[in-house]
Amino acid sequence: MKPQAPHCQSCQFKDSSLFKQCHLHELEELNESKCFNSYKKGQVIFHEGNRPLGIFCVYGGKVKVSRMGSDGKEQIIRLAKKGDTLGYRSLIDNTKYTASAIALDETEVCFIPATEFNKLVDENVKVSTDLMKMLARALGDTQDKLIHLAMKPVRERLAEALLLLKSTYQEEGKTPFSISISREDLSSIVGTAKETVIRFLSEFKEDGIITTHGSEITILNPEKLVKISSMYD
Amino acid sequence: MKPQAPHCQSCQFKDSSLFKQCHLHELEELNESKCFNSYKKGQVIFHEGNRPLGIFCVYGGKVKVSRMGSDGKEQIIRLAKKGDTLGYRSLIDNTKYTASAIALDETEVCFIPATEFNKLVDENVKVSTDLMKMLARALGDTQDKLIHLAMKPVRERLAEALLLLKSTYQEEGKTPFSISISREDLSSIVGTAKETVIRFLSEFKEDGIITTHGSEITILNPEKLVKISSMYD
DNA sequence: GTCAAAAACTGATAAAACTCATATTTTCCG
DNA sequence: CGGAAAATATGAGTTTTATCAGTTTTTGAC
Repeated sequence: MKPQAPHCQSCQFKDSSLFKQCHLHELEELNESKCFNSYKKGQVIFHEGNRPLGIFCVYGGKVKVSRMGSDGKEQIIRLAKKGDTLGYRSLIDNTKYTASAIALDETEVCFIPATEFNKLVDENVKVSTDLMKMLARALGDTQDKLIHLAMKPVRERLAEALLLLKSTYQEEGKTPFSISISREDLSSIVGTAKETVIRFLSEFKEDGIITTHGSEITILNPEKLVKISSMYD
Repeated sequence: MKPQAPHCQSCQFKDSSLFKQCHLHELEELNESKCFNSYKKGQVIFHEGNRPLGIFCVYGGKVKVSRMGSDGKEQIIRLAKKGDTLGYRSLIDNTKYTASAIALDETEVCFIPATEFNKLVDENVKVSTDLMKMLARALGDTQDKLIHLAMKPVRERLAEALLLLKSTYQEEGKTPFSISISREDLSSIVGTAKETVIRFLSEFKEDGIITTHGSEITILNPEKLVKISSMYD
């Protein structure tokens, strides 16, 4: 069964997205201009260096936004989940994408063309205000990441990354939290080498904080992760 | 002689600041609500953890925006110069300051109260659009910093930091570029230890890329710094 | 200029993290 | 279900960077 494109007016993120303050007729127009797409694990939603043609609303799945170094090393800047908006920074700044968005799972995304997006932002002050707040929040988050990368050792950053995955992707009530993620991707979040991540994960396993089955990591004791991650805060 | 508070309508940054698209009557109002202040080297303009009460427009001098770790280590997030705007992120996001702004030099700053700032943003779409672009640019810059911190070794980041200082603070035509900056501050930009910075600076000196007299660093060969900083781009 | 404090510098050593090599397990395709 | 490919896991050795201790130079007040 193919995933169906939802109508914007009945989208489950209608009241929590960037467009939560839109009028019905705006949602109607949005719906007509949008374009629904599915991506398999590993597929590229947009690519570093390309010109943005619109924004993306994640309808389902998991997305990493990351930048590739010339040595093939990747750094993940952001993790996105259903309900999140992607690619708006480049569009507003009128620059090429500085990072790529890649599906981590089977992912569904609505594309909204730049013209429609700009029109909405121009015409509805509430949308532009929300967008501004979104940018401000994203800036704060990125500054936090920068600080932590500069000041915390790998062990603490790894604990933090696991908590980020949990807070981002845990479905309500589903405890304990489990996620399937490659050690490579995890190391690209933390900003370290794959082997280093594996070593600290082993340590966390010995301490009963997590268990793993293949690439699946289950967080048994999030409180301990909080303690580790904020050891020197 | 005390520095004089400039009138907003004749401010030298009238046409390049966030308020470049304001009407005369808006500048008039801005001028009446603003508050001019001077800060000596080391003085705090706003402090991490406090609630923002407005925004700051740098009229002259140099400012570092930085965050303090519990271990006393500092990370500099941003360098500001005359014409720059400070403290807007927290105000928009409605959060406490997550970093402090500290004068690196004798610095003059105009404070604009939140009520006045919000009024302007609400009433003038051009101001809010410019503000949005400013946020988008700041987000892009911070993402760049994050990537470089994660992927480049100290030597390259130091070269980059020196180029940042040059591009930020070089007065037109004044070559070669010189700046007085403590090794401590420089290490807080790079995200490394003071001694490590000193060692690489010594190396740069041996290679004839820079010279130093006390805390004054003169960049003799910026091209070489560019090469070093982008060694693996 | 003089002197004390602060900052820059240097060296030795230690710690953290990376790389490379290799073994083991998991995944998944036929 | 079997087997190859991919990913996880572990070990050894190296590099990078941090820390600590000490010396020299610079700075700024008197």
